[in-house]
Amino acid sequence: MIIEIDFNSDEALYLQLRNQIILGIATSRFREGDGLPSVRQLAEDIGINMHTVNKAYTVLKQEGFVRVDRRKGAVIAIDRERADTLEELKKELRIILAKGSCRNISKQEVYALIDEIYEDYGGVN
Amino acid sequence: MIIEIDFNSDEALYLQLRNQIILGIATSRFREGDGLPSVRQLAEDIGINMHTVNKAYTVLKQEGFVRVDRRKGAVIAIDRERADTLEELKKELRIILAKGSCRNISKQEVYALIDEIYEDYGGVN
DNA sequence: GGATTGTTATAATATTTCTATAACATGATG
DNA sequence: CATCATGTTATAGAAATATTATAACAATCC
Repeated sequence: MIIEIDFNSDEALYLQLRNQIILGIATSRFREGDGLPSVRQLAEDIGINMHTVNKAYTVLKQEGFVRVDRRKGAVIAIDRERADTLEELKKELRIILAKGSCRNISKQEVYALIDEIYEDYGGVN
Repeated sequence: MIIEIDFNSDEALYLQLRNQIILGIATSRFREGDGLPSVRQLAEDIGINMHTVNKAYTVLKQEGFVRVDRRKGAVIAIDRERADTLEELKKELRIILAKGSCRNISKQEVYALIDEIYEDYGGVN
């Protein structure tokens, strides 16, 4: 389990955890059906509280990235048919691209970034 | 001043404020040299505390979007030569694109979003 | 001089985040 | 059946962050 937590970051631990796992799914380090470590196990590995991990898993469940069943724990299960995905993505892009645009980041530079990032996502999409 | 604050959002008020202003700059509703409302004025308009607005302005100053001088208040002044802009942008893109990628958003769909967004940014970049 | 500006200080409250224990029902394992 | 590990839930507290409330200050504009 390669999960990096930055205790000096201003980002909440449970969000860092969530993000790492989503990144892990996108980069195929986690695949549909894979089981995540138990909340207690992962908490111990990282050195944080069980509930913090649980919160991350709960968010991932609500966002449709994992299914959690008794005994098996959290299992990667991606809900690929989300209605608001595109609109949500656009909303998030709008603000972070605004920052770039103010600093003269061109559309082509953004394209290049997208390409680099999607390469890590392996697929040919 | 067209600033929309969502009091039901889970996003901090001062961050919503910051984002709206950055968006305003990107979409040319605010231009280099324009003055922002005084902290007291804007606070009253929105119905929040002066310090919350002040915090937003302080963040904008630190991020290089405004200059603040005595008496004039906050003035749009964009530092376009930021070293870490691209790397920072990539880091932010990585996670939100991961979310999209997991839900089968193709690179072409992302391109299309970028195009739509950059159109609002007016320029030909 | 008076009004308005950002700035600073101090404090109180509310919310969020993280931790700490503990108990529970469930299901796998032996 | 007994044991053990699982997520879940409850409760509580600590710590950090966000928001509000007053108040005062120096600078600057009119």
